[in-house]
Amino acid sequence: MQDQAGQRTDEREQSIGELTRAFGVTARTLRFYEERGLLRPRRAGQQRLYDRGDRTRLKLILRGRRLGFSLHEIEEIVSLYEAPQGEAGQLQRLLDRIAERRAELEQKRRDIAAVLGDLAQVEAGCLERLDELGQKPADAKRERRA
Amino acid sequence: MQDQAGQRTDEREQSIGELTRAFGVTARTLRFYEERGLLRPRRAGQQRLYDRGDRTRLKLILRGRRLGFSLHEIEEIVSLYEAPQGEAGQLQRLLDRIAERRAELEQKRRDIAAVLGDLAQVEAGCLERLDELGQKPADAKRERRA
DNA sequence: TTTGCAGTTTACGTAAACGTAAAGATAAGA
DNA sequence: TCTTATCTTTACGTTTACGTAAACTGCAAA
Repeated sequence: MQDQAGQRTDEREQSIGELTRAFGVTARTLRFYEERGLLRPRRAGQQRLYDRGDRTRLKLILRGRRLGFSLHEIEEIVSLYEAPQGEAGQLQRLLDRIAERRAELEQKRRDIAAVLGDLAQVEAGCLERLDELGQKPADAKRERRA
Repeated sequence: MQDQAGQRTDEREQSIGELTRAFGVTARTLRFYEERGLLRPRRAGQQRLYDRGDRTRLKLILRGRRLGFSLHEIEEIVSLYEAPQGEAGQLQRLLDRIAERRAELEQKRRDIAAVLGDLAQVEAGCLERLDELGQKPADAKRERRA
């Protein structure tokens, strides 16, 4: 697939505006992330140009954000990905930090399972009640005509 | 199991201090949640007394907090659990809101899976590198002597 | 040439979620 | 009775993660 510049989108550098539309964030947010050191787009004069690597980092950042990590934590997590290839002690500390993050994520996973379970219960109650009322639920999952 | 008052802990009412220790939150936080309408402990004079129901609600709140929901969202989610037993239209809207929340939670779940996968890769790289260095990793998961 | 859009920096504003300090009430133990 | 601990309310402060406005630049179409 080619874009208007004759290049594959994922290889082309993009302006800040394109990124805002692609990721649903504001330019302020992107500049703020840069200020915080989370992004380092190339510059063409004044203008920022985001390459594939920048977009990947942004994806990671937004992922962390959806999970409720602070930008500081996100910075730490993303920094794990760019391991400095250190010596044994460094690597060991890196492994420890990975273990910590993993523990947090697994806690979140348990929390999600619990909430999903609760919601399923409430939903079951609803459906039962609707059934008693002789109504058919317009479940978003089933087909629905306009 | 009986506590000092001769009652099972989960049936006894607890002071704010006990709750802070039990849940690892500050009294300020509990009062703030009350101010926001998320908790409604009984009063004995001035003092707050939290019963089993209050503790359950608090558990739900903290669960939502760990998942990165705002207090406003948490309020909405928790309110789903106390369904007002409404008529069909109400129930239908409730089902819709449940579906929305479920979608969010499933997104979070995908995000967690992705980050866990990334971490596993980084970890594998670390272990490999440590192996090259002829070191045995002190993995937190294995036994470890003092 | 002017208009207008997309970008830039600088800087103050804001909402959320508490922290923290002050000042007082109350109840239990020495 | 005095002290100490735990609780209360009131109120201002703080951090995070941006929002928003002002003022400027560069380019492209009309």
